[in-house]
Amino acid sequence: MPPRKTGSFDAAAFLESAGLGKRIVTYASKDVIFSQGDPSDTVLYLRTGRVQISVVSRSGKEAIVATLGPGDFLGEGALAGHPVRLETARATMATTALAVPKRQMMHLLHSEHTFSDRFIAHMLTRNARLEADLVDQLFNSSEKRLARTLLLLARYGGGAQPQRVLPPMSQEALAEMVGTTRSRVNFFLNKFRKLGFIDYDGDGLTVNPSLLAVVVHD
Amino acid sequence: MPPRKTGSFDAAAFLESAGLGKRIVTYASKDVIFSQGDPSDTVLYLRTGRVQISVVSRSGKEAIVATLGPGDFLGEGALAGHPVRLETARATMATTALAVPKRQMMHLLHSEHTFSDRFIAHMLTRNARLEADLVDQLFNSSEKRLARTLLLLARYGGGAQPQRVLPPMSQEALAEMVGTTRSRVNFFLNKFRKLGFIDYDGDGLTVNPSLLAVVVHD
DNA sequence: ACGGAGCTGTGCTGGATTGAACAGTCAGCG
DNA sequence: CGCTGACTGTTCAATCCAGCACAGCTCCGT
Repeated sequence: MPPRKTGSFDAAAFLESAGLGKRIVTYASKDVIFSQGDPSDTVLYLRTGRVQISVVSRSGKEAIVATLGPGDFLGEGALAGHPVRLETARATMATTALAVPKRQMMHLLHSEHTFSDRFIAHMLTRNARLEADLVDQLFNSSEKRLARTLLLLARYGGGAQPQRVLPPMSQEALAEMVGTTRSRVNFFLNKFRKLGFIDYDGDGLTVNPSLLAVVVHD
Repeated sequence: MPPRKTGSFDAAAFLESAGLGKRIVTYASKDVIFSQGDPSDTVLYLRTGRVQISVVSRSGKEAIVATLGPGDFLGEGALAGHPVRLETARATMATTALAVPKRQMMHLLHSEHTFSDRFIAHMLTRNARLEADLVDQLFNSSEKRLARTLLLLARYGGGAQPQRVLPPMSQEALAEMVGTTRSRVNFFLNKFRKLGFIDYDGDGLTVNPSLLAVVVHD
């Protein structure tokens, strides 16, 4: 099966050794990598940092549809022939990536098996997550969705560690991930705190996974 | 760029010529292809027919998360290492497919460029659709979501034809696609009919795309 | 110290949605 | 014919939620 994100293949080193060193791009926290509507002709391969993918509706509402980290690709839509970006990508911390033009990307997918394995693994993971998010949205109330989002965020950096502190993230941003309003997020956040499911002081947020999981599973 | 679904490459013929003729599987309408929880070790490549992918929640609610047709793959989760199916796949009409074991699938992705191009194109398309569905769910009311679903269904078989009749599909099934209840679907369906956006008699449903589009776009 | 920007804590209201119930229609069938 | 099952048409009370408004708090730069 294709290697997972944590596999030993260093695609960045590979791409650089292939003479692509100049296409490294760097972004500071909050920089916009590309915006909805920009021309779409490169795929980015994330090396370090973190990136949020969001979509804005005609009515101006914004939704965060993904958070990506090292080893992920973004802007894959270019490969499908989308002439413009359908989403906006923003770095949420200092980030470096490799920009691979569409043509070259297609060539690499053919010629480098480990590279295409990684790309396919990325697509499969992203797919599974999108589907899970959609199902969550279809089935659950915003209270449960918030609980699930918190659990996923806590797991993100963690690995084995069950308890985890979150990167600073405003209630507004949480609302955009969960698909609800800030006042709702605030309400449930306080409710969870009162119940001892989370701990939550100023600039950080600690989750008690086993307790929060109860909220999610009915 | 990778060929689209409508490309000229006939992957079915290719797979058969590669000595895989015996792995053709056929299903009658309403047959279950695989169920949530089944062991997951093959990927299916759809040749003819149509398949619905659904997920059931702990509380017994069911959601239809995709409708696939010829040229699509299903059960890709096996490639990502999921030991069991996360979804249920049901044929909605007579359907034939090729069952490719995971190991062989990985081999083909390496050795056959046109084949891997098709697979990647499928994943990109599926991804874009999932993301669009998620955004739709996040932004829009169930009335707009129903309108959008009807438009997509009408476009499905159509191609150039703007007006289109739907395959028989119960209000219950529509509710599972839209993510709401049957009574809501019934309510809006009648509303659309009264307004002349759809025509709708017993065993078929005709959509007026330009009028319905007004509902979707505010 | 002052003012402002960006967050969080709260409460309220009206509209949107769910969930369940019940009657009516139609087709297939013994 | 009379029944059963699978749908659709309709209604209604209980809830959920979005949208707003407003106050308090903290970190900034001036």
